[in-house]
Amino acid sequence: MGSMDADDSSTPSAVRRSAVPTIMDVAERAGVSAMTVSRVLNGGKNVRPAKIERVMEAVAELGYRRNENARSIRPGQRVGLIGVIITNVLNPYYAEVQFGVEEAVSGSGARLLVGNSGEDARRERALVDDFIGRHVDGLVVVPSGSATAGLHKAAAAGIPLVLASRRLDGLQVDTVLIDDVAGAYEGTRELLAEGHTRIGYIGATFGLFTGSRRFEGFRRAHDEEDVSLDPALIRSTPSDPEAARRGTLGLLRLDEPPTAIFSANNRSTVGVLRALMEAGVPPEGMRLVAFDDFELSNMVPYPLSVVDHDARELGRTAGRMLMDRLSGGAEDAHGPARLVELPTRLISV
Amino acid sequence: MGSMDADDSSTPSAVRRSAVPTIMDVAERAGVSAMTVSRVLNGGKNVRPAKIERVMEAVAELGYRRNENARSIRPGQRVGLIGVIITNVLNPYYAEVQFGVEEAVSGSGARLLVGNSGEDARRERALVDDFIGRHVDGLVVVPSGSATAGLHKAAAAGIPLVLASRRLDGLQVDTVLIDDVAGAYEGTRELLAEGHTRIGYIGATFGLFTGSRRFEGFRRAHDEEDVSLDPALIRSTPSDPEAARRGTLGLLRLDEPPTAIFSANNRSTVGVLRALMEAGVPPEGMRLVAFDDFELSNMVPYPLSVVDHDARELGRTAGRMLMDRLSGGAEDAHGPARLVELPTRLISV
DNA sequence: TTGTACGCGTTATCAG
DNA sequence: CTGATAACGCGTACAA
Repeated sequence: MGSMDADDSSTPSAVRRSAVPTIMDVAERAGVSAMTVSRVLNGGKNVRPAKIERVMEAVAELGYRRNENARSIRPGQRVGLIGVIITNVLNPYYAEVQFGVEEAVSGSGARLLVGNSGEDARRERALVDDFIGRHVDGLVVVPSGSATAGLHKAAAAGIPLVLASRRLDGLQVDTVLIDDVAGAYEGTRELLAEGHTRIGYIGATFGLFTGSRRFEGFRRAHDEEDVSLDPALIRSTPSDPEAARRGTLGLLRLDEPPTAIFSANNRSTVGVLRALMEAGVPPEGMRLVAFDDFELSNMVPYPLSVVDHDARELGRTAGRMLMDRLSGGAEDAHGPARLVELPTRLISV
Repeated sequence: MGSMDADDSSTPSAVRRSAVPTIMDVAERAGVSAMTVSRVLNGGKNVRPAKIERVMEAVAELGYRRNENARSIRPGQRVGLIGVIITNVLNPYYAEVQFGVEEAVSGSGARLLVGNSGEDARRERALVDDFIGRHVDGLVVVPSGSATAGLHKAAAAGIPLVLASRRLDGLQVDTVLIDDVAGAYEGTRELLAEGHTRIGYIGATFGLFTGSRRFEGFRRAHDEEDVSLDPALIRSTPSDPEAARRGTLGLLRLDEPPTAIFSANNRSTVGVLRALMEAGVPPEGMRLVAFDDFELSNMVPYPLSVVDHDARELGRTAGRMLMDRLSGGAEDAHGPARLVELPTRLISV
């Protein structure tokens, strides 16, 4: 516990070597007041050029850096921190989102505080709480599951909040989505147009926001073509490769297996492909449509169409919406919630 | 379900003052001093149980959260922030590293401040500077290029620093590496054992730390088998798919093309595969060894061995080394730099 | 143009 | 066991 360094206890501000330099150290070295140093650091307005020079020298010599934390406790000051809560950075989709947010906000010097919720509402809440405690300027969240108390509190606390990829009922905040419904609809329609009537579905069908939306597009396309959905072909699986793999194997074991499979997300697609390889399904034996593009998708030995979209742009948009709230005056900051839906693009075989 | 309870029926202070509650607000509401509240929040040692109760109630009612920034300006207090600087989170390898660090440090409540340097030393330095200004408790950095002044300053400022994936000459700090040399050596040896004597190399051969190490393993295996390296087969390319693709096409156009290709990292591998598909090389037309495993590697239509390793464990180890420095007494914190090299595992065809 | 006084939210110290 | 006091590093308001 008491592992204090060898340090004199009450030295006002006389000589403190090993510690990080403060604004006072710079002031003393430059022969000015702390206030003048502060002014220089904030643009040097109304400071004599000669003193600016002296201050800058002292800053360089001491390697002084403003203490952002001390700075942020003053009223009206921003921390320059954006909290980003994604479900799992190991999923390339969310890595793209994180990167996009950083692209959007780093221009104004803001940094990212990142946390993975792992689809766990409890962990998400802990992260939100923690981020609020660090007084982040704003939050970009891919909400896990349904509306959490944590997010409500954040919104109530007046912290600008942008939801990415998923919307939450009962939480009126800026939201950026992929147009899941239209994307799934188009992909499914292509299969139907080719004459497929028994199309397997692998992925979430409810619960998960994007899953239910994508299933909705899948269903709508069937409805429109008057093709009935065979429940045996719908494998409602969690978004992980293993579940998708098992679901796909189940489909292949059916008396009347599907002639095509719609995979609802990039995790499912990995599982679908593993199952097909494992079962030795020949290239002409299965037609595929996958939501979410992935590297090497053109290496897949089956005829594959991809519902592509720009996850990075999703993150960028979320970041921009946040910066809008922050830069705008107090009026803008409390404007009505906006909803942006980014388009998908069908990349056919 | 349809929770419209976002209003202020339960939080009267939210109506009067939209500002976040402070420790004083809690103190007043609980009828105690700010000091007692602070004590309760830090473990409740030496506080009468009845008061603990009252304080906790007030905290809950007000939705109070300690201001971590204000807290951190007190001497001897940790911020609970670990700065992580990777080159590019879009590369799954670094996403794994980031995730691993989070796994290792989140147990003690620390959060991640993340920045992508994009292999740009200037940007890396800006991030380091910024993170130091935020008084992070420690840094995990995948250094881009050679030793930057920023990192030296961080080390000098006494901020625990762990390098991940790459070492830096002249910077004696804790470092975690993949055993690149041994991994590349083993992979190459497998090819040589199969009788391949003309093996193409795609990836960095110098400059990039991991690249030069992997090339070293590649070279060493050749030396040992007395197989000479044909310079025409060595394509020193930056670590991106496009460069690797062009390099591979160049190899294929040779009068005497290689019978096998060693790809030095996951980015290169993508380019190699694209080139092979594009050039219509048949499955039996090329033998491959790829450093870094990737999803769907078993879907590759060419005989492929993979030099696998655990990037997540790399991140975890880096995070743990950092926590060691932080938790250890002042003696431990200044102990000699440690070097850990994680093993690779050859996954053969 | 420059400096002084004060307060931001929290906690160590020390007196009671 | 509890609370008053004084910092921590910085920036606003005001004074000079």
